[in-house]
Amino acid sequence: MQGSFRDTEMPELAELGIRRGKRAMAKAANRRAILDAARAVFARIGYDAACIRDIIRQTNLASGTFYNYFKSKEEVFEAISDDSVKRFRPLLQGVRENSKDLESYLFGAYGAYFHFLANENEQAIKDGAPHLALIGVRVDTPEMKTLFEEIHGDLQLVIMKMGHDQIDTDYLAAAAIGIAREMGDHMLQRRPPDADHAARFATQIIITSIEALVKEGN
Amino acid sequence: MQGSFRDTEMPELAELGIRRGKRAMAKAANRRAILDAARAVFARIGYDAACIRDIIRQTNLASGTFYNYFKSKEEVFEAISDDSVKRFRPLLQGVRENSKDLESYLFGAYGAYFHFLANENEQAIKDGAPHLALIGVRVDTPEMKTLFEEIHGDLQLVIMKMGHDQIDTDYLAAAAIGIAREMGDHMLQRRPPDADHAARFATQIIITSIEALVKEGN
Amino acid sequence: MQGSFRDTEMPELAELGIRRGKRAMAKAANRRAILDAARAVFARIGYDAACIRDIIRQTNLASGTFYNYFKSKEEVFEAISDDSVKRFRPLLQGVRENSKDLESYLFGAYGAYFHFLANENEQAIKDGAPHLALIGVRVDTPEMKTLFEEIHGDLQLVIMKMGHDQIDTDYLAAAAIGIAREMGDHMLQRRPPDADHAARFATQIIITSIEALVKEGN
Amino acid sequence: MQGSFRDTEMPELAELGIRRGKRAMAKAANRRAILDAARAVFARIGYDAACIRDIIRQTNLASGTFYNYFKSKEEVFEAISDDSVKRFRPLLQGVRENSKDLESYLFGAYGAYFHFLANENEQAIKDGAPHLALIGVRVDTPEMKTLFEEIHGDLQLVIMKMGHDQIDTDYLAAAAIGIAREMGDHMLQRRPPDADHAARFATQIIITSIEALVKEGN
DNA sequence: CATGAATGAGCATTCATTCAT
DNA sequence: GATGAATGAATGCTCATTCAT
Repeated sequence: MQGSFRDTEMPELAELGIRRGKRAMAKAANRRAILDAARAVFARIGYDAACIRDIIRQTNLASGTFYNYFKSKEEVFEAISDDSVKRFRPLLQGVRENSKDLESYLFGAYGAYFHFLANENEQAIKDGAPHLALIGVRVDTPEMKTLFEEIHGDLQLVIMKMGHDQIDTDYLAAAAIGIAREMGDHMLQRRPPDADHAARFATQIIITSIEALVKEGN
Repeated sequence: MQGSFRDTEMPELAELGIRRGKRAMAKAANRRAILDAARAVFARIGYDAACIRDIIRQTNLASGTFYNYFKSKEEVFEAISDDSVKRFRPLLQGVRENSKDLESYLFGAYGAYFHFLANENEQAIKDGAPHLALIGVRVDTPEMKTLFEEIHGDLQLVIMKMGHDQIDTDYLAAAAIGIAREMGDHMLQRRPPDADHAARFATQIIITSIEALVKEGN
Repeated sequence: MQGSFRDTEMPELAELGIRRGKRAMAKAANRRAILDAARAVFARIGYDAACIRDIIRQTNLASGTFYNYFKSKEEVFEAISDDSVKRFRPLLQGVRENSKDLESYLFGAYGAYFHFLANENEQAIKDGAPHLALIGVRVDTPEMKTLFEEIHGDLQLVIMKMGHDQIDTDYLAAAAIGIAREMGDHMLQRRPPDADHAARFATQIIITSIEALVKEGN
Repeated sequence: MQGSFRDTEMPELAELGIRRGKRAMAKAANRRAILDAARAVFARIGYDAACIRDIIRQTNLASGTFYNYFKSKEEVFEAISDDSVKRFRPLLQGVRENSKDLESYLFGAYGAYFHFLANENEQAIKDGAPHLALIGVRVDTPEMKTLFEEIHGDLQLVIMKMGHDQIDTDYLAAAAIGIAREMGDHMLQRRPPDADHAARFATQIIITSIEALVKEGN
């Protein structure tokens, strides 16, 4: 059962110095309760199998209350997804700014992703939830797509700067992302998830591939 | 409208020398009709949005008839998927038997996969069906998983034979498969899909990566 | 509780020499049950207050069954209304053909209408249903509108034949129909309803009005 | 957006010499805002389709506030209707007092009604609102019924004074009112509405009818 | 007295599934 | 074995109403 305002007065918020009326607090708590419930439900039975009632059932709220916060299952999903992307994008931005070369960019980006993935799914992993794949940054939301395009752009830029404009960067980016996705799944199965190792592994693949592709003139 | 026994007596089957009673033929034709309809519906509106009624509507059969052949939407889906896997596996087997080295195996396997993918989705591509991803070998059926394990096993075997037992073959296989999946999606967007180019590209990545990983001792 | 196939095998139909399978009979009986239930519900609580559930509750059928016959409340309503209009229109046609002059047409038409109204609402009157007005020919369906236009046309034609083209036939038809509507309501309150008297009364009004209007040049 | 106390302090009221506290003014303004909003909503989407939320949405007020003024949709509707009747009744009273004979009474009453109808629906007509019929005096509220009875009484009185007690005054009143209703609808469709012409037309019908009915002994 | 979030009953509608024909 | 109408559980969603603030 996800917490809602009914469960908790959330005094911590006040303690944190965040001042708002009870009303506003309740709203925030309820929204959070729905989001958490949705996340849990999606992780347990999958996005498609889940229905709105599954989500509110997981909550102390009434069915109608759902619609005070979201218009549809899609919308909660997007909220979760956006949330993930919103938190991930700055990480990627940091990586971008702090990388001197392709390798440090790749390692930074893969590392950020794998760590993020591990953290994001920590609870779900503990619960043995079988639908990890749907949670967090791993799905095809519009937001997600732009994130992918961002990475694609980064790769393209770096590679062109290196003067290797003959490389099929679209396929290369696809490969890089496919590696992240599939390896991410496998990493989440490991105890504990070895994000750094995975990042080094994936980076290695892309780096050496580029070198080879350059020589071959792909 | 997918053909059913009502539409056609399928004399071709008889002509092909396959002898069965009319009853048996009708059964086979109806099963096929349902499978074809399901494939079309899934491609058009997606697996999750599709309902059994959508499938039978696409058919000349009555709703009750569906249950003489499949118990659920899942089951049809598995049948389609199995079908794909059943047709793909021999190709992979052929590749396995005819490869002398890792490179030829990889190129063969990737090539087989990308070509298969292109053929499999040929009709759907023509129809502009937006849910290609769900068709054929691209989803996580149990059958699919065993296929992946098969590939994983192949890779592991070959790499161990090469004496590189220090490589994290699980991640390597994951990477190889991730590349196939993601590049497959992108390839299907190209007109025409360049399966051979994609195969060469993907093969290149894995081959050079292994060499590098060996040196690094991953 | 309106009869459905569950209640009755409707042997009468067979006795009437109408031969059909049980299935077809059930369909017909169910459709009738829904229509009857709807008519009763509309008469009792009014069209707008009524919901589909009210209708099926009045029936032995399951909720989903409603949708095998009608898509919406509107559709049942139209079916009822069309039914009334379909049965009334021939009466009007008969009147039209058998009238030698305006007076006989008006008396015939009003008489047909008032008698029809009384018969149509006989059951509802007995039940003391307060929403008679919604039943039968008294509401603004498309079908109803065309019926009114038919009457309007008749009046216009007759009046023009009489050479009184200076009369505002639109207002005259409106008046004639308003009289029918309002007097109809009042007639239904009388025990017994005096359709013939009402028809004579209404006819009188229109006839003398026309004469006066002609003189005045309206 | 209908004005509410939030929008305007309505200084005009004060200027008009009507003295009340701010509180009372706010109440009056809010009540008015709800009534205006309701009128607009009913005219736009019809009484039955409208829900309370539609009304308050049209307002700057909060949903709960509605219940400080009205208990239900029905109650607002009655308030609107009563309002119309309250404004119409004095007109009718004036007509009654100033009529010397039946004809002047009828012409006065019809004229008052048709003009009132046109004015009442002026805004709605401009807005192209499709549900004119529901606004103003045209519906069956209790208040409405008493108004009709008033008219019925007037007619009866006048006719009895004329010594024609053999006329079925109930039917005659019904006819007179039916004419008003139906012609009113048609008049509202005309551009511009010709209230005087309509009144003359309707009066003519009733006057001549009475003469004829007297002769016939109805 | 205004506010607006929470409530939960209630509705329309869909759909997998059954079963008499 | 095919049929397709009946079923009723389940779902998304709306909305009148309440009540703490």
